[in-house]
Amino acid sequence: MERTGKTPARILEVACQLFAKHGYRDTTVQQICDAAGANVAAVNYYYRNKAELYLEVWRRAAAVLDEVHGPTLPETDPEARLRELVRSRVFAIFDDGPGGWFHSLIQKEMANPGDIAAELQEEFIAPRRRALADEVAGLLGPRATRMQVQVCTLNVAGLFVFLNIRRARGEQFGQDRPPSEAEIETIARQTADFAMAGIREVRAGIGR
Amino acid sequence: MERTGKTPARILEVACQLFAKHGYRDTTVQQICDAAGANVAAVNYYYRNKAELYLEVWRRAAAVLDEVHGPTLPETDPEARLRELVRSRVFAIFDDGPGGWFHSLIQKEMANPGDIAAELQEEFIAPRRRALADEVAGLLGPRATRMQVQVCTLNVAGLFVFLNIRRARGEQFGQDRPPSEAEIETIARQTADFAMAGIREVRAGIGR
DNA sequence: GAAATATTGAAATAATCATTTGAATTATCC
DNA sequence: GGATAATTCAAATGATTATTTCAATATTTC
Repeated sequence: MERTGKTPARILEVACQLFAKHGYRDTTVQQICDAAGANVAAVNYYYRNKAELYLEVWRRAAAVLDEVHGPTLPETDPEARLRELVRSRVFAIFDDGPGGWFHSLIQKEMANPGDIAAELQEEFIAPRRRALADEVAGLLGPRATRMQVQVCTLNVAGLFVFLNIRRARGEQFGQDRPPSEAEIETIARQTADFAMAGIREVRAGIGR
Repeated sequence: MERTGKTPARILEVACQLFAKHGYRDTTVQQICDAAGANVAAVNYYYRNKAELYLEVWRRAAAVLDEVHGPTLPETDPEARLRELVRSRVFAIFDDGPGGWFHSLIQKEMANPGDIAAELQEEFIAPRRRALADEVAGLLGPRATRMQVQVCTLNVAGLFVFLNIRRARGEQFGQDRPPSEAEIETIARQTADFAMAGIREVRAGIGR
């Protein structure tokens, strides 16, 4: 029975956490309202229905995303930008704090397309993919084919998926405790190394 | 109204396709029975319930998997083995034929853990992950930490995820038609290049 | 071919959830 | 402080879907 804040705010708050943790289908409005200390009818009263609440969660995710990961990519060389991009996503995945939920949300939605309306998928997810694709395209150079860019982009995007999944399951990474800040840094660097080396190799193979 | 084969076989056949295509939750026994030309009661009659049918599908998947991808890794150098592993998975992802369903099944399950009992996740998925981890560990050499091996393994496994997802959605890869055999070969090689380069880079960074 | 058994079918039941309803309560405004 | 509007609540409704039931039909066995 959380009793801080107005009811609609509490509901949205809790909905972000639960949708991110279990996905749309596996989160009931009952659970949300219980956790928010509200009556079931409140969801419909304030948000019309479950689907609209879910969209509201996405709108908040987009806002957080813009704020946290928006314009911060350094304008230096492309490699530094990609490394920073990888690093920031890895850290976001391991973020326990109040800003840590939306990466899980995105991952859940990627895996279960259809939970969210197509136009909002277009609105929220596609721009991120395009941004990544642009970075990758820049690194592959002008002679890369569209297919090469696409596959390479998918490869880079894939690097985060299992980090996210295993993180969400609370699994450890070969240890008996959650990774420390320094270890997350190591994971981030290792993943960035992996990505950059892969891209370079693909670039080297373009002529062939 | 398929009428070839016995009812339980037809049901299992259809269940493999539908579970792989839509996942456990989004496949109804009604759909399965309709597609199999059987009565709803047949699922419960032959397989006890939906969950058991799902497990049966997994048992078949494991059998197919063992048969197709089991002992065929060449005993040559580690790099060739990993390349062959990547190649065979990429081809499996693009396989339209009757053997093409189980990769989608695995992906659906990875994304929605909980559809399948934990012990069977252990039975079916973990061995594959371990096999991949062993290959990666071999390539990283004896000085790699457990965490390095794990993260690297996740990275390699991640390479397949979006290929799988976008493939499942029927999206094209920067073209206006499905990829040809030769193009799949290109995708496979590019992905293998990416993986190997990433692993080498991580290995090179171990001393640091 | 008759009895026993297995399979199929249509309809009933049960469980889970989202959504609605309308009364009860609380807050706001004049 | 009384009228009005907003909010909360418990219970009802409706929709979906897995599961059960039991009678009808087919198959096997002797």
